[in-house]
Amino acid sequence: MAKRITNRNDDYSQWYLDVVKEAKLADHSPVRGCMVIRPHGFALWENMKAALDKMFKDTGHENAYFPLFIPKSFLSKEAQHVEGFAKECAVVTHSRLKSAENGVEVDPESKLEEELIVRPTSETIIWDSYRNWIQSYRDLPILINQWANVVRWEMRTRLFLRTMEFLWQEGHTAHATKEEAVEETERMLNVYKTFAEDFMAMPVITGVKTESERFAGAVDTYCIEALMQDGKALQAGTSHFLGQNFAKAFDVKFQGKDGEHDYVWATSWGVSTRLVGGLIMTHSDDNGLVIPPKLAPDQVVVVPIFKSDEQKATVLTYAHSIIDQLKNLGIRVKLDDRENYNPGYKFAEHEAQGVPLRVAVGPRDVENSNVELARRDTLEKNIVPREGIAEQIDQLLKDIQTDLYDAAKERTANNTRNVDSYEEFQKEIEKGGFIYAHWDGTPETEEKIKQDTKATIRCIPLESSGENGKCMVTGNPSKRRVLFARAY
RNA sequence: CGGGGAGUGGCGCAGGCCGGUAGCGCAUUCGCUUUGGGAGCGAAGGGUCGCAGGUUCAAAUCCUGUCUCCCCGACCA
Repeated sequence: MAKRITNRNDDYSQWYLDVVKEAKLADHSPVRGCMVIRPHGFALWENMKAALDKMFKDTGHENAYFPLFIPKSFLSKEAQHVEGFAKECAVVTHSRLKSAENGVEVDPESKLEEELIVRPTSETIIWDSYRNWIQSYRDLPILINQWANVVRWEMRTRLFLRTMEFLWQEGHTAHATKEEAVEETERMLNVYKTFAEDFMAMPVITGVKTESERFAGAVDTYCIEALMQDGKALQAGTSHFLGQNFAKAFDVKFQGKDGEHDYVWATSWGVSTRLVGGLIMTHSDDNGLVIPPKLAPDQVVVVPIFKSDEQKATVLTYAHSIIDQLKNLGIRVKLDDRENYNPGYKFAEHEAQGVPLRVAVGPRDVENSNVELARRDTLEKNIVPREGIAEQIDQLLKDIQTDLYDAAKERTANNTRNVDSYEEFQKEIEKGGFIYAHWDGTPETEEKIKQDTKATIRCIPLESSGENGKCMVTGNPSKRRVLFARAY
Protein backbone atom coordinates (compact mmCIF):
# COMPACT_ATOMS: atom_id res chain seq x y z
CA MET A 1 0.00 0.00 0.00
CA ALA A 2 1.36 3.34 -1.03
CA LYS A 3 1.43 5.74 1.88
CA ARG A 4 0.72 9.20 0.60
CA ILE A 5 0.62 11.16 3.81
CA THR A 6 3.72 12.20 5.70
CA ASN A 7 4.01 11.02 9.29
CA ARG A 8 2.76 13.65 11.71
CA ASN A 9 5.77 13.41 13.96
CA ASP A 10 8.28 13.72 11.14
CA ASP A 11 7.07 16.93 9.57
CA TYR A 12 3.87 18.43 10.85
CA SER A 13 3.67 21.10 8.13
CA GLN A 14 4.08 18.58 5.36
CA TRP A 15 1.58 16.28 7.05
CA TYR A 16 -0.96 19.10 7.17
CA LEU A 17 -0.45 19.86 3.49
CA ASP A 18 -0.72 16.18 2.59
CA VAL A 19 -3.99 15.83 4.49
CA VAL A 20 -5.45 18.86 2.73
CA LYS A 21 -4.41 17.54 -0.68
CA GLU A 22 -5.35 13.90 -0.13
CA ALA A 23 -8.73 14.86 1.31
CA LYS A 24 -9.24 17.00 -1.81
CA LEU A 25 -10.10 20.02 0.31
CA ALA A 26 -8.09 22.70 -1.44
CA ASP A 27 -5.21 23.51 -3.77
CA HIS A 28 -2.79 26.36 -4.04
CA SER A 29 -3.93 28.90 -6.61
CA PRO A 30 -1.90 30.53 -9.37
CA VAL A 31 -1.93 33.65 -7.20
CA ARG A 32 0.49 33.36 -4.30
CA GLY A 33 -1.25 33.03 -0.97
CA CYS A 34 -4.72 32.31 -2.33
CA MET A 35 -6.42 28.94 -2.46
CA VAL A 36 -8.82 26.99 -4.59
CA ILE A 37 -11.42 25.37 -2.34
CA ARG A 38 -12.47 22.10 -3.92
CA PRO A 39 -16.00 20.68 -3.68
CA HIS A 40 -15.26 18.47 -0.69
CA GLY A 41 -13.64 21.33 1.20
CA PHE A 42 -16.47 23.65 0.32
CA ALA A 43 -19.12 21.12 1.36
CA LEU A 44 -17.43 20.95 4.76
CA TRP A 45 -17.38 24.74 5.00
CA GLU A 46 -21.02 24.93 3.98
CA ASN A 47 -21.99 22.56 6.77
CA MET A 48 -20.10 24.75 9.20
CA LYS A 49 -21.81 27.81 7.75
CA ALA A 50 -25.25 26.22 8.07
CA ALA A 51 -24.74 25.37 11.74
CA LEU A 52 -23.35 28.82 12.54
CA ASP A 53 -26.01 30.60 10.54
CA LYS A 54 -28.73 28.84 12.50
CA MET A 55 -27.10 29.87 15.76
CA PHE A 56 -26.93 33.47 14.56
CA LYS A 57 -30.60 33.44 13.59
CA ASP A 58 -31.51 31.86 16.91
CA THR A 59 -29.83 34.76 18.68
CA GLY A 60 -31.81 37.29 16.66
CA HIS A 61 -29.43 38.16 13.85
CA GLU A 62 -30.17 38.78 10.19
CA ASN A 63 -27.96 38.45 7.16
CA ALA A 64 -27.12 41.33 4.83
CA TYR A 65 -24.45 42.18 2.31
CA PHE A 66 -22.16 45.17 1.97
CA PRO A 67 -19.73 46.15 -0.82
CA LEU A 68 -16.40 44.53 -1.52
CA PHE A 69 -14.78 47.90 -2.22
CA ILE A 70 -14.17 50.46 0.47
CA PRO A 71 -13.19 54.03 -0.38
CA LYS A 72 -9.73 54.71 0.96
CA SER A 73 -10.98 57.63 3.03
CA PHE A 74 -13.36 55.39 4.99
CA LEU A 75 -10.56 53.22 6.27
CA SER A 76 -8.69 56.15 7.76
CA LYS A 77 -11.58 57.44 9.85
CA GLU A 78 -10.75 55.31 12.86
CA ALA A 79 -7.12 55.87 13.81
CA GLN A 80 -6.33 52.50 15.41
CA HIS A 81 -8.20 50.68 12.69
CA VAL A 82 -6.23 52.17 9.81
CA GLU A 83 -2.97 51.59 11.63
CA GLY A 84 -3.81 47.94 12.09
CA PHE A 85 -4.79 47.22 8.52
CA ALA A 86 -2.82 49.74 6.45
CA LYS A 87 0.07 47.39 5.85
CA GLU A 88 -1.97 44.56 4.39
CA CYS A 89 -4.43 46.07 1.95
CA ALA A 90 -5.10 45.28 -1.69
CA VAL A 91 -5.66 48.61 -3.42
CA VAL A 92 -7.59 49.16 -6.63
CA THR A 93 -6.09 52.11 -8.50
CA HIS A 94 -7.32 51.75 -12.08
CA SER A 95 -10.45 50.67 -13.85
CA ARG A 96 -9.27 49.61 -17.30
CA LEU A 97 -6.74 47.68 -19.29
CA LYS A 98 -5.66 48.38 -22.84
CA SER A 99 -3.89 46.26 -25.39
CA ALA A 100 -0.16 46.45 -25.51
CA GLU A 101 2.72 44.74 -27.26
CA ASN A 102 2.78 41.85 -24.81
CA GLY A 103 -0.95 41.44 -24.25
CA VAL A 104 -2.51 44.06 -22.04
CA GLU A 105 -1.38 46.79 -19.69
CA VAL A 106 -3.08 49.07 -17.20
CA ASP A 107 -4.54 52.06 -18.95
CA PRO A 108 -2.99 55.08 -17.20
CA GLU A 109 -5.96 57.15 -18.38
CA SER A 110 -8.24 55.11 -16.11
CA LYS A 111 -6.62 56.04 -12.80
CA LEU A 112 -9.25 56.37 -10.06
CA GLU A 113 -9.64 59.70 -8.30
CA GLU A 114 -9.98 57.90 -4.99
CA GLU A 115 -8.45 54.46 -4.67
CA LEU A 116 -10.65 51.59 -3.51
CA ILE A 117 -9.55 49.16 -0.84
CA VAL A 118 -10.61 45.54 -1.12
CA ARG A 119 -12.20 45.02 2.30
CA PRO A 120 -9.88 43.49 4.90
CA THR A 121 -12.93 43.67 7.20
CA SER A 122 -16.13 45.65 6.83
CA GLU A 123 -16.53 47.83 9.92
CA THR A 124 -16.00 51.05 8.00
CA ILE A 125 -18.34 50.46 5.08
CA ILE A 126 -20.99 49.07 7.41
CA TRP A 127 -20.85 51.90 9.89
CA ASP A 128 -21.19 54.32 7.02
CA SER A 129 -24.55 52.66 6.33
CA TYR A 130 -25.51 52.48 9.99
CA ARG A 131 -25.24 56.25 10.21
CA ASN A 132 -28.21 56.48 7.85
CA TRP A 133 -30.15 53.68 9.49
CA ILE A 134 -30.01 54.94 13.05
CA GLN A 135 -31.73 58.00 14.42
CA SER A 136 -33.62 56.85 17.49
CA TYR A 137 -33.27 54.26 20.22
CA ARG A 138 -36.22 52.64 18.42
CA ASP A 139 -33.83 51.75 15.58
CA LEU A 140 -31.63 49.76 17.96
CA PRO A 141 -30.31 47.24 18.31
CA ILE A 142 -29.13 46.42 14.82
CA LEU A 143 -28.05 42.79 14.69
CA ILE A 144 -26.55 41.99 11.32
CA ASN A 145 -24.26 39.33 9.97
CA GLN A 146 -22.53 39.16 6.61
CA TRP A 147 -21.11 36.10 4.84
CA ALA A 148 -18.34 37.36 2.63
CA ASN A 149 -14.80 37.15 1.42
CA VAL A 150 -12.09 39.49 2.63
CA VAL A 151 -8.52 40.14 1.56
CA ARG A 152 -5.48 40.71 3.73
CA TRP A 153 -2.12 40.97 2.01
CA GLU A 154 -0.23 38.49 4.16
CA MET A 155 3.48 37.81 3.79
CA ARG A 156 3.35 34.15 4.69
CA THR A 157 0.33 32.01 4.01
CA ARG A 158 -0.88 28.45 4.63
CA LEU A 159 -3.92 26.76 3.18
CA PHE A 160 -6.96 27.55 5.33
CA LEU A 161 -4.93 28.85 8.28
CA ARG A 162 -3.86 32.07 6.67
CA THR A 163 -4.69 32.91 3.08
CA MET A 164 -4.70 36.27 1.35
CA GLU A 165 -8.35 35.92 0.48
CA PHE A 166 -10.58 34.06 2.88
CA LEU A 167 -14.24 33.35 3.41
CA TRP A 168 -15.80 34.32 6.69
CA GLN A 169 -18.76 35.76 8.45
CA GLU A 170 -18.63 39.07 10.21
CA GLY A 171 -21.33 40.18 12.58
CA HIS A 172 -21.76 43.91 13.16
CA THR A 173 -24.15 45.09 15.82
CA ALA A 174 -25.20 48.47 17.14
CA HIS A 175 -26.64 49.04 20.61
CA ALA A 176 -28.04 51.80 22.78
CA THR A 177 -26.01 50.98 25.86
CA LYS A 178 -22.56 49.80 26.73
CA GLU A 179 -23.94 46.98 28.85
CA GLU A 180 -26.02 45.68 25.98
CA ALA A 181 -23.03 45.74 23.63
CA VAL A 182 -20.77 43.97 26.08
CA GLU A 183 -23.49 41.38 26.61
CA GLU A 184 -23.72 40.86 22.84
CA THR A 185 -19.93 40.49 22.58
CA GLU A 186 -19.98 37.79 25.22
CA ARG A 187 -23.06 36.12 23.80
CA MET A 188 -21.41 35.70 20.41
CA LEU A 189 -18.20 34.48 21.98
CA ASN A 190 -20.27 31.77 23.61
CA VAL A 191 -21.93 30.96 20.30
CA TYR A 192 -18.45 30.38 18.91
CA LYS A 193 -17.44 28.27 21.86
CA THR A 194 -20.56 26.16 21.52
CA PHE A 195 -20.02 25.75 17.81
CA ALA A 196 -16.36 24.80 18.23
CA GLU A 197 -17.08 22.26 20.95
CA ASP A 198 -20.46 20.82 19.94
CA PHE A 199 -19.99 20.74 16.18
CA MET A 200 -16.25 20.75 15.53
CA ALA A 201 -15.54 18.67 18.66
CA MET A 202 -12.71 21.12 19.28
CA PRO A 203 -12.33 22.25 22.88
CA VAL A 204 -11.49 25.91 23.31
CA ILE A 205 -10.40 28.36 25.97
CA THR A 206 -12.31 31.63 26.06
CA GLY A 207 -10.62 34.81 27.09
CA VAL A 208 -9.77 38.41 26.42
CA LYS A 209 -6.83 39.55 24.33
CA THR A 210 -4.12 41.75 25.75
CA GLU A 211 -3.78 45.27 24.42
CA SER A 212 -1.10 44.32 21.91
CA GLU A 213 -3.12 41.45 20.44
CA ARG A 214 -6.39 43.37 20.34
CA PHE A 215 -8.33 44.00 17.13
CA ALA A 216 -7.49 47.35 15.58
CA GLY A 217 -10.24 49.68 16.75
CA ALA A 218 -11.66 47.52 19.54
CA VAL A 219 -11.95 48.31 23.22
CA ASP A 220 -11.85 44.63 24.07
CA THR A 221 -11.22 41.57 21.94
CA TYR A 222 -12.63 38.28 23.21
CA CYS A 223 -11.42 35.09 21.60
CA ILE A 224 -11.56 31.34 21.55
CA GLU A 225 -8.21 29.56 21.46
CA ALA A 226 -7.70 25.92 20.60
CA LEU A 227 -4.66 23.68 20.95
CA MET A 228 -3.55 21.79 17.87
CA GLN A 229 -1.91 18.36 17.79
CA ASP A 230 1.58 19.80 17.37
CA GLY A 231 1.21 21.87 20.52
CA LYS A 232 0.62 25.19 18.83
CA ALA A 233 -2.39 27.37 19.58
CA LEU A 234 -4.92 28.52 17.03
CA GLN A 235 -7.07 31.60 17.43
CA ALA A 236 -10.32 30.16 16.19
CA GLY A 237 -12.68 33.09 16.53
CA THR A 238 -12.92 36.62 17.88
CA SER A 239 -15.68 38.79 19.26
CA HIS A 240 -14.95 42.48 19.70
CA PHE A 241 -16.48 45.09 21.95
CA LEU A 242 -15.87 48.21 19.89
CA GLY A 243 -17.15 50.74 22.40
CA GLN A 244 -18.13 53.95 20.62
CA ASN A 245 -15.01 54.07 18.47
CA PHE A 246 -16.67 53.45 15.12
CA ALA A 247 -19.78 55.41 16.03
CA LYS A 248 -17.58 58.40 16.70
CA ALA A 249 -15.50 57.89 13.57
CA PHE A 250 -18.64 57.65 11.41
CA ASP A 251 -20.75 60.03 13.45
CA VAL A 252 -23.49 57.58 14.34
CA LYS A 253 -25.69 59.04 17.08
CA PHE A 254 -29.14 58.22 18.30
CA GLN A 255 -31.72 60.01 20.38
CA GLY A 256 -32.65 58.19 23.55
CA LYS A 257 -35.96 58.05 25.42
CA ASP A 258 -34.73 60.96 27.46
CA GLY A 259 -34.25 63.03 24.30
CA GLU A 260 -30.48 63.10 24.72
CA HIS A 261 -28.20 62.29 21.80
CA ASP A 262 -25.42 59.78 22.25
CA TYR A 263 -23.04 57.70 20.20
CA VAL A 264 -24.03 54.12 19.46
CA TRP A 265 -22.23 51.17 21.06
CA ALA A 266 -20.86 48.52 18.76
CA THR A 267 -19.64 44.95 18.48
CA SER A 268 -18.19 42.88 15.70
CA TRP A 269 -17.36 39.19 15.60
CA GLY A 270 -16.12 36.72 13.06
CA VAL A 271 -14.92 33.26 12.21
CA SER A 272 -13.41 32.17 8.93
CA THR A 273 -12.33 29.27 6.76
CA ARG A 274 -9.44 29.07 9.20
CA LEU A 275 -11.82 26.89 11.22
CA VAL A 276 -11.39 24.24 8.55
CA GLY A 277 -7.66 24.32 9.27
CA GLY A 278 -8.41 24.01 12.97
CA LEU A 279 -10.67 21.05 12.35
CA ILE A 280 -7.97 19.29 10.35
CA MET A 281 -5.29 19.85 12.96
CA THR A 282 -7.51 18.83 15.85
CA HIS A 283 -8.63 15.40 14.70
CA SER A 284 -6.78 14.12 11.65
CA ASP A 285 -4.20 11.34 11.64
CA ASP A 286 -1.63 9.78 9.35
CA ASN A 287 -4.38 8.25 7.22
CA GLY A 288 -5.82 11.65 6.49
CA LEU A 289 -8.73 13.80 7.51
CA VAL A 290 -11.11 13.00 10.34
CA ILE A 291 -14.38 14.94 10.33
CA PRO A 292 -16.84 14.95 13.25
CA PRO A 293 -20.17 13.42 12.13
CA LYS A 294 -22.17 16.60 12.69
CA LEU A 295 -20.13 18.42 10.05
CA ALA A 296 -19.24 15.60 7.67
CA PRO A 297 -20.61 16.13 4.16
CA ASP A 298 -21.04 12.34 3.99
CA GLN A 299 -21.53 10.71 7.37
CA VAL A 300 -21.58 7.19 6.02
CA VAL A 301 -20.22 5.70 2.83
CA VAL A 302 -21.40 2.32 1.60
CA VAL A 303 -18.91 0.34 -0.47
CA PRO A 304 -20.37 -2.61 -2.39
CA ILE A 305 -18.02 -5.45 -3.25
CA PHE A 306 -18.74 -7.95 -6.02
CA LYS A 307 -17.26 -9.92 -8.87
CA SER A 308 -19.98 -11.26 -11.14
CA ASP A 309 -23.00 -9.40 -12.46
CA GLU A 310 -25.15 -11.74 -10.41
CA GLN A 311 -23.32 -10.77 -7.24
CA LYS A 312 -23.52 -7.14 -8.22
CA ALA A 313 -27.31 -7.29 -8.38
CA THR A 314 -27.77 -8.91 -4.98
CA VAL A 315 -25.10 -6.81 -3.27
CA LEU A 316 -26.51 -3.56 -4.62
CA THR A 317 -30.03 -4.48 -3.57
CA TYR A 318 -28.71 -5.27 -0.11
CA ALA A 319 -26.77 -1.99 -0.03
CA HIS A 320 -29.76 0.05 -1.12
CA SER A 321 -31.97 -1.39 1.58
CA ILE A 322 -29.45 -0.24 4.19
CA ILE A 323 -29.09 3.17 2.55
CA ASP A 324 -32.86 3.68 2.54
CA GLN A 325 -33.05 2.97 6.25
CA LEU A 326 -30.20 5.36 6.98
CA LYS A 327 -31.78 8.10 4.92
CA ASN A 328 -35.03 7.64 6.83
CA LEU A 329 -33.10 8.43 9.99
CA GLY A 330 -31.79 11.63 8.37
CA ILE A 331 -28.25 10.31 7.98
CA ARG A 332 -26.16 11.64 5.10
CA VAL A 333 -25.10 8.50 3.27
CA LYS A 334 -23.36 7.95 -0.04
CA LEU A 335 -23.11 4.80 -2.16
CA ASP A 336 -19.71 4.40 -3.77
CA ASP A 337 -20.56 2.13 -6.67
CA ARG A 338 -17.74 3.23 -8.96
CA GLU A 339 -16.57 0.14 -10.81
CA ASN A 340 -13.23 1.45 -11.98
CA TYR A 341 -11.75 1.46 -8.49
CA ASN A 342 -11.23 -1.54 -6.26
CA PRO A 343 -12.45 -1.65 -2.67
CA GLY A 344 -9.02 -1.09 -1.17
CA TYR A 345 -8.63 2.11 -3.12
CA LYS A 346 -12.04 3.30 -1.99
CA PHE A 347 -11.35 2.48 1.66
CA ALA A 348 -8.17 4.50 1.60
CA GLU A 349 -9.78 7.37 -0.26
CA HIS A 350 -12.72 7.68 2.13
CA GLU A 351 -10.35 7.54 5.05
CA ALA A 352 -8.28 10.32 3.52
CA GLN A 353 -11.47 12.32 3.10
CA GLY A 354 -12.58 11.77 6.65
CA VAL A 355 -15.92 10.00 6.22
CA PRO A 356 -16.84 9.03 9.82
CA LEU A 357 -18.26 5.57 9.09
CA ARG A 358 -17.77 3.07 6.31
CA VAL A 359 -20.08 0.19 5.55
CA ALA A 360 -18.72 -2.54 3.27
CA VAL A 361 -21.08 -5.14 1.88
CA GLY A 362 -20.04 -8.10 -0.25
CA PRO A 363 -21.40 -11.53 -1.16
CA ARG A 364 -20.20 -12.95 2.18
CA ASP A 365 -22.20 -10.34 4.09
CA VAL A 366 -25.33 -10.82 2.03
CA GLU A 367 -25.12 -14.54 2.63
CA ASN A 368 -24.65 -14.18 6.39
CA SER A 369 -26.88 -11.12 6.83
CA ASN A 370 -23.95 -9.05 8.05
CA VAL A 371 -22.16 -5.85 7.18
CA GLU A 372 -18.61 -4.71 7.79
CA LEU A 373 -18.61 -1.51 9.81
CA ALA A 374 -15.46 0.64 10.09
CA ARG A 375 -14.96 3.71 12.25
CA ARG A 376 -12.77 6.43 10.83
CA ASP A 377 -11.70 7.86 14.18
CA THR A 378 -10.48 4.64 15.80
CA LEU A 379 -9.98 2.66 12.55
CA GLU A 380 -11.87 -0.21 14.25
CA LYS A 381 -13.45 -2.70 11.87
CA ASN A 382 -16.22 -5.10 12.85
CA ILE A 383 -18.58 -7.55 11.22
CA VAL A 384 -22.02 -6.80 12.63
CA PRO A 385 -25.52 -8.18 11.95
CA ARG A 386 -27.63 -6.49 9.30
CA GLU A 387 -30.53 -6.48 11.74
CA GLY A 388 -30.77 -3.11 13.46
CA ILE A 389 -27.82 -1.68 11.57
CA ALA A 390 -29.42 1.71 10.89
CA GLU A 391 -30.07 2.36 14.56
CA GLN A 392 -26.63 1.15 15.46
CA ILE A 393 -25.06 3.52 12.95
CA ASP A 394 -27.18 6.39 14.18
CA GLN A 395 -25.90 5.79 17.70
CA LEU A 396 -22.35 5.24 16.53
CA LEU A 397 -22.29 8.62 14.79
CA LYS A 398 -23.25 10.25 18.07
CA ASP A 399 -20.58 8.24 19.88
CA ILE A 400 -17.92 9.29 17.40
CA GLN A 401 -18.89 12.92 17.84
CA THR A 402 -18.46 12.77 21.61
CA ASP A 403 -15.41 10.51 21.47
CA LEU A 404 -13.65 12.97 19.18
CA TYR A 405 -14.41 15.79 21.57
CA ASP A 406 -13.28 13.79 24.58
CA ALA A 407 -10.05 12.79 22.88
CA ALA A 408 -9.26 16.37 21.92
CA LYS A 409 -10.21 17.58 25.38
CA GLU A 410 -7.91 15.05 26.99
CA ARG A 411 -5.06 15.89 24.66
CA THR A 412 -5.46 19.57 25.41
CA ALA A 413 -5.56 18.90 29.15
CA ASN A 414 -2.44 16.75 28.94
CA ASN A 415 -0.63 19.58 27.21
CA THR A 416 -1.71 22.32 29.56
CA ARG A 417 0.21 23.17 32.71
CA ASN A 418 1.03 25.87 35.21
CA VAL A 419 4.53 27.30 35.27
CA ASP A 420 5.94 29.68 37.86
CA SER A 421 9.51 30.54 36.96
CA TYR A 422 10.70 32.08 33.73
CA GLU A 423 13.50 29.55 33.51
CA GLU A 424 11.00 26.72 33.63
CA PHE A 425 8.76 28.56 31.18
CA GLN A 426 11.50 28.81 28.58
CA LYS A 427 12.12 25.11 28.92
CA GLU A 428 8.45 24.10 28.91
CA ILE A 429 7.44 26.26 25.95
CA GLU A 430 9.72 24.17 23.74
CA LYS A 431 7.46 21.19 24.37
CA GLY A 432 4.46 23.05 23.00
CA GLY A 433 1.06 23.25 24.63
CA PHE A 434 -0.78 25.75 26.77
CA ILE A 435 1.01 27.28 29.72
CA TYR A 436 -0.68 29.22 32.48
CA ALA A 437 1.67 31.68 34.12
CA HIS A 438 1.68 34.95 35.99
CA TRP A 439 2.32 38.17 34.09
CA ASP A 440 2.63 41.69 35.40
CA GLY A 441 0.17 43.11 32.86
CA THR A 442 2.63 45.28 30.94
CA PRO A 443 3.13 45.23 27.17
CA GLU A 444 6.90 45.43 27.78
CA THR A 445 7.02 42.13 29.63
CA GLU A 446 4.72 40.54 27.07
CA GLU A 447 7.03 41.69 24.27
CA LYS A 448 10.12 40.41 26.06
CA ILE A 449 8.57 36.98 26.46
CA LYS A 450 7.65 36.98 22.80
CA GLN A 451 11.18 37.96 21.79
CA ASP A 452 12.77 35.38 24.07
CA THR A 453 10.49 32.45 23.41
CA LYS A 454 8.17 33.19 20.42
CA ALA A 455 5.31 32.56 22.83
CA THR A 456 2.43 35.01 23.01
CA ILE A 457 -0.32 35.59 25.51
CA ARG A 458 -3.22 33.86 23.83
CA CYS A 459 -5.70 35.36 26.21
CA ILE A 460 -6.55 36.35 29.72
CA PRO A 461 -8.92 33.45 30.41
CA LEU A 462 -12.49 34.15 31.42
CA GLU A 463 -12.86 30.89 33.33
CA SER A 464 -10.00 31.41 35.72
CA SER A 465 -10.74 32.57 39.17
CA GLY A 466 -8.18 35.04 40.46
CA GLU A 467 -4.97 33.78 41.99
CA ASN A 468 -2.41 36.12 43.46
CA GLY A 469 1.11 35.53 42.29
CA LYS A 470 4.21 37.14 40.95
CA CYS A 471 5.06 37.83 37.32
CA MET A 472 7.48 35.12 36.20
CA VAL A 473 9.69 37.71 34.48
CA THR A 474 9.65 40.82 36.65
CA GLY A 475 8.39 39.47 39.95
CA ASN A 476 5.76 42.19 40.09
CA PRO A 477 2.39 41.27 41.53
CA SER A 478 -0.19 39.49 39.34
CA LYS A 479 -3.80 38.75 40.13
CA ARG A 480 -4.35 35.87 37.79
CA ARG A 481 -2.58 33.48 35.45
CA VAL A 482 -2.76 34.15 31.72
CA LEU A 483 -2.60 31.67 28.87
CA PHE A 484 0.63 31.40 26.92
CA ALA A 485 1.47 29.39 23.80
CA ARG A 486 3.22 29.52 20.51
CA ALA A 487 0.57 30.18 17.93
CA TYR A 488 -0.33 29.87 14.28
C1' C B 1 14.47 43.27 3.25
C1' G B 2 18.41 39.31 5.43
C1' G B 3 19.90 33.78 5.11
C1' G B 4 19.18 29.14 2.34
C1' G B 5 17.00 26.16 -1.77
C1' A B 6 14.56 25.22 -6.45
C1' G B 7 12.74 26.13 -11.70
C1' U B 8 12.98 19.70 -16.81
C1' G B 9 5.36 16.38 -19.72
C1' G B 10 -0.68 17.40 -15.41
C1' C B 11 2.05 16.27 -10.37
C1' G B 12 6.76 14.65 -7.97
C1' C B 13 11.72 14.19 -9.44
C1' A B 14 16.66 12.25 -11.93
C1' G B 15 20.16 13.94 -15.50
C1' G B 16 24.14 18.90 -14.87
C1' C B 17 30.58 18.28 -12.03
C1' C B 18 32.59 15.37 -17.33
C1' G B 19 28.22 19.21 -23.58
C1' G B 20 26.54 14.49 -28.14
C1' U B 21 18.83 11.46 -30.03
C1' A B 22 14.77 14.07 -23.25
C1' G B 23 14.55 10.08 -18.80
C1' C B 24 11.94 7.82 -14.29
C1' G B 25 7.65 7.35 -10.81
C1' C B 26 2.59 8.80 -10.31
C1' A B 27 -1.48 10.43 -13.24
C1' U B 28 -4.02 10.06 -18.30
C1' U B 29 -5.94 6.91 -22.76
C1' C B 30 -6.81 1.90 -24.93
C1' G B 31 -6.92 -3.59 -24.30
C1' C B 32 -7.09 -8.02 -21.33
C1' U B 33 -7.04 -10.05 -16.45
C1' U B 34 -8.62 -8.29 -11.61
C1' U B 35 -11.86 -6.31 -7.36
C1' G B 36 -12.88 -8.10 1.10
C1' G B 37 -7.06 -2.50 2.25
C1' G B 38 -4.41 2.44 -2.40
C1' A B 39 -4.40 -4.02 -8.56
C1' G B 40 -1.30 -6.71 -12.63
C1' C B 41 0.46 -7.13 -17.59
C1' G B 42 0.82 -4.99 -22.50
C1' A B 43 0.50 -0.69 -25.54
C1' A B 44 -0.18 4.65 -26.44
C1' G B 45 -0.30 10.01 -25.90
C1' G B 46 2.05 14.15 -23.67
C1' G B 47 8.02 18.31 -22.52
C1' U B 48 10.30 25.45 -26.88
C1' C B 49 14.45 21.67 -19.98
C1' G B 50 11.77 29.53 -16.36
C1' C B 51 13.42 33.63 -19.76
C1' A B 52 17.32 36.41 -22.65
C1' G B 53 22.08 36.60 -24.41
C1' G B 54 27.02 34.21 -25.02
C1' U B 55 30.79 30.08 -25.95
C1' U B 56 30.67 25.65 -29.26
C1' C B 57 30.14 21.70 -35.10
C1' A B 58 26.69 20.67 -30.98
C1' A B 59 23.91 23.41 -24.68
C1' A B 60 18.93 20.84 -20.00
C1' U B 61 24.34 20.55 -19.03
C1' C B 62 29.45 25.61 -19.49
C1' C B 63 29.46 31.42 -18.97
C1' U B 64 26.72 36.21 -18.14
C1' G B 65 22.31 38.53 -17.09
C1' U B 66 17.31 38.29 -15.63
C1' C B 67 12.50 36.59 -13.78
C1' U B 68 9.66 33.49 -10.66
C1' C B 69 8.57 30.26 -6.74
C1' C B 70 9.53 27.69 -2.00
C1' C B 71 11.70 27.31 3.08
C1' C B 72 13.79 29.94 7.69
C1' G B 73 13.60 34.94 9.77
C1' A B 74 11.28 39.92 9.83
C1' C B 75 5.76 41.14 9.22
C1' C B 76 0.88 39.15 10.39
C1' A B 77 -4.34 36.36 13.01
